[in-house]
Amino acid sequence: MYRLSACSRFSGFSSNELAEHLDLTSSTVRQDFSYFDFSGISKRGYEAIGLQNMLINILGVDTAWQVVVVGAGNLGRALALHEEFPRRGFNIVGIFDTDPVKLGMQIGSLKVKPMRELPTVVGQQSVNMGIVAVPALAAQRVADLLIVAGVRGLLNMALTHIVVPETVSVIDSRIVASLLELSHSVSFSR
Amino acid sequence: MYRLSACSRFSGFSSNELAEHLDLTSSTVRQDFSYFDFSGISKRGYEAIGLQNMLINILGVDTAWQVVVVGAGNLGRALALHEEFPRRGFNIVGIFDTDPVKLGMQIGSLKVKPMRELPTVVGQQSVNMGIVAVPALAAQRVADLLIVAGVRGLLNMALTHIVVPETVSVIDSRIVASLLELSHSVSFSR
DNA sequence: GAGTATTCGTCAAAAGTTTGACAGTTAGAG
DNA sequence: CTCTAACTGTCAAACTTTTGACGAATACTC
Repeated sequence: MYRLSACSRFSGFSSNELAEHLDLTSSTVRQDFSYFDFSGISKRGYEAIGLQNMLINILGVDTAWQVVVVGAGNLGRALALHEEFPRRGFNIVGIFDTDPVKLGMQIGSLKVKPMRELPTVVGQQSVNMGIVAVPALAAQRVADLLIVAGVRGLLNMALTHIVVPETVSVIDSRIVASLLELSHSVSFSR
Repeated sequence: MYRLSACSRFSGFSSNELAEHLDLTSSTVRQDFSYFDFSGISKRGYEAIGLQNMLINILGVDTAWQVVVVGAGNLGRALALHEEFPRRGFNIVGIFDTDPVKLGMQIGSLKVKPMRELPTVVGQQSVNMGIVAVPALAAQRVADLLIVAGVRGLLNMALTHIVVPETVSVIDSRIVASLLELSHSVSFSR
C-alpha cells in the first residue's frame, strides 16, 4: 500500500509496488499500462480508483455474467458453491447433469437439472458462459450443447482439448496440468 | 491417431497431427522437440512410446508424488476426491483444516486432520506437494506451514499471491482469473 | 525558490518465440 | 531401381515481449 503523506489524500500505487506484487519489472508494468487510455502521475504513481476502473473496463467486470455449470460431480458442485464467483460478478444460475442419481440434488440454492433443460435456462436467464466439469470423454459433447444453446464462453475443467467455432472462447483450467508442471519444477530445482 | 498402414507396425504421430491437436504449427512442434534428446523419423513421425517417455521424463511423471490438501471446504474436498489426480501419479495422502466442525469428517478414504498434524504426515509420508485450498487471507500462512513441514511445491487455489523461498515452486490455479480472462475474450469478440 | 528524490512515459536494444523455407531422409508405388 | 510424397531437422527472418536508459514532471526538504 502507498504510504499516505501527512497532507495529501492521494491513494495509489507506483509501478514498482505493482511490479513487486506481480513478479514483474516496473518497466513492464508501465509499458503494459501505456496500451490503455489511462495515465499515472509522476512522483505519485497510478491512482487506485482510475486503475481499478481501467481493469474493470478491460476485464468486463462491470457486466454481471450469468454462468451455468455442467457436471454435478465433486468438482462441479464445488464450483457451483464457490463463493468467489458471485463475489466477482459471476452468478451461477444452473447446474446440469445426465446422471439420474444426481438429478434433483440440491446444491446450495440450485437443483441439479437434466441436460434437456439447458437450452431453456440459457435462453431465459441470458447465460453467457458455461463451466464444463464433466469427464474428458463427455467434454466435447457438452461443449457443443452449450454452444448450440447460445453460450459464448467456456471454462473447460476437463483434461482434454475442446474444439469450438471462432465466435466462442474457451479457457482451459488445467488443474491437473498445473500439478504436472509443478512436478517438473520440483524435479528440476536442486 | 496415426493410420497404421497394412504391413508396418509403426505407431506414432507426425508433427502436423500433434500441431493440430495443440493449436500450434508443425514447425513449433518440431522446434520444441528439438530441445530434447529425442528424434522423429522421416516419413513416419514421432514414435508414440518414445514420445511418451520423453514427456514422462520432462514432467517427472515417473515419480509418484505424495500430496496433501489444506482446506476442507467445497474445493478442497472436491480436489481430494478428484479421480484424475491418483490416475496421474498424484496421491492425496492427507487433508487438513482448522475448522473444528470439519475435523474428523470423512473425505473418501481420508479423515480431515488438524493443522498441527501436518508436519508429522508430511514427514512420515514423504509429501512433496501441497494444494492450498483455503481463503485468500489464510493462504500465505498455510503456505508457510507447508514449506516449514518440508513441502517443495505448492498449487495455490486461492486468489492471492503467495511468497515463497527460491527452493520452493508455486503454481497459481487461477480459476477465477480464468473466468475474468474469459469475460474479456467474450466481451471483445464480436 | 532551488535542489533532490521519485516516478512516469517512451524509446530502442535485447531476449525470446513462432514461423516459413528448404535440404535431407525414408517408405512405398510403379 | 527410380520416383514421388510425406516426413524430419535446422536455420534465418519475422514477430513479440521484456528490459534498461533517459528526459520530463512533480512533491518535498531546506
